[in-house]
Amino acid sequence: MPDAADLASMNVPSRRKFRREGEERRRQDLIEATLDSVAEHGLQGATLRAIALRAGVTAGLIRHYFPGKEELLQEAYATLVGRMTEQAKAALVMEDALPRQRLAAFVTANLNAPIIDARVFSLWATFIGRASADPALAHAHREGYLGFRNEVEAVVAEVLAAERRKADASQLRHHAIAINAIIDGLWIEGSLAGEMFSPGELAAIGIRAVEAELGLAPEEGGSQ
Amino acid sequence: MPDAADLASMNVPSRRKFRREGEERRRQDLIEATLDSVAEHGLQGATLRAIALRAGVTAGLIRHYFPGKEELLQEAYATLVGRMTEQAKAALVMEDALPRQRLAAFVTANLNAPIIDARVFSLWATFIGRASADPALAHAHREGYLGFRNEVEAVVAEVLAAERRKADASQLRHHAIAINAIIDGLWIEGSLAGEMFSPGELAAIGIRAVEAELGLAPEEGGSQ
DNA sequence: GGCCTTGTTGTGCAAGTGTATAAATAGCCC
DNA sequence: GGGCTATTTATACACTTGCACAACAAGGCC
Repeated sequence: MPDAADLASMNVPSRRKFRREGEERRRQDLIEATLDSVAEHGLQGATLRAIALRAGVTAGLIRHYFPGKEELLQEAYATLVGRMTEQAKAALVMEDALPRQRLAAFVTANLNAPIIDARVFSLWATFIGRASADPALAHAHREGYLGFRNEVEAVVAEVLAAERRKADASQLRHHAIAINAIIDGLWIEGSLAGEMFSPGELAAIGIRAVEAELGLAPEEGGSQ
Repeated sequence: MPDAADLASMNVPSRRKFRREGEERRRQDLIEATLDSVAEHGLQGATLRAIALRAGVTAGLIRHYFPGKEELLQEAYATLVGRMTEQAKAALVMEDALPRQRLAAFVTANLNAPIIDARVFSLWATFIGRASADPALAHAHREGYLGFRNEVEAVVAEVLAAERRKADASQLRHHAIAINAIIDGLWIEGSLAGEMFSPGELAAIGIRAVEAELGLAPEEGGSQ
């Protein structure tokens, strides 16, 4: 009968050691590993085994937390969307600032790290590419988009009010759509080719474009 | 020895009939089938068998025209990019028009069908999502992007010259970046949720935003 | 310390993947 | 019409995939 030394020298298949983690922690880790896998290798490369490897567990465990791969991907996407919108809106909670300054801060926040980020963009594009075929994805996107646009519209209304300019609902909506487009477009450019722009350049371009859209007079002494 | 009738009644495996197509035609069909498959089921769903089925051939044939799946996908992406940039620039070939009209026509063309299209957007997003991990994709995108931006910059220069406004290279570049962002952002919104906008609405928003960016006085009598 | 729950591992499986290659046949040339 | 060629089919193969399930052990509880 082989003893311990024999077992070791014979390379007998030995079961891997593991730790039991809290449920919430494991789920988070698995979702994060999923997002990493998707960002790095796309939806096709995000296999259960690859995800498990990243999360430091074996593939079988995933089924203990998620009914199937699809549900894992959906939860991962929901997490991503939630994180993005949360960060984007966070820049608006400057209570004691002029509307115009809040708007500028909002644009600046959305055109710098961590919102401008190749990994996040890759994830966004990968998932949104399935939106036209997947109603659940399309709906999740629209919710986020309209929420974002409403935030923009609210700030725009404040800015125009502070300038004593009147704007009806239609004009307000058009401004919000245009400003949203400016931010989205610059976000894409920055995420895809950040090194083509100097630091702060995109934010400066964005602020100027947004203020032009609203017909605000250029800042005094605003060089560069 | 079984005769023809026996063969038919016995359900003997019979080889499928086929036609020999010209090489270029087959390659085009395979690429189109690839784009359809990717748009409908994503990169993961675009299997060689699914592509071949769409193209009306069997999977083995693909290897006769492409070294492997990767090359097929690359050629498909190149085809897509080529088609997109070609259509986008086509609106600029109005020789006998005022610069400002050419710019407006350019914006309008880029914010209506067939450029605003859910299938094209899905393809763009799916492929671009891999750009940060795939240098070939990233390069192809940057080429297309810079080409597009240069076109924009040239028109902007004409418009400003016609208005007797002087702009240095840096300002020109910033205008081009901003205008490109406006068009991209509205293109995304329209492609993802076209029915949220009335016909021509996106183009109108785009033209106004672009002209505001350039500091052009609003058109006389330009209602809505 | 021993037990019990359940988080975790490891293995197995059927379906599907890209690729390789042999066999068939469509269509041109004479 | 009869070959010749290379387009096309069909089959095989090694590998991967998501999922199922049995065995195991980590760690709380008494």
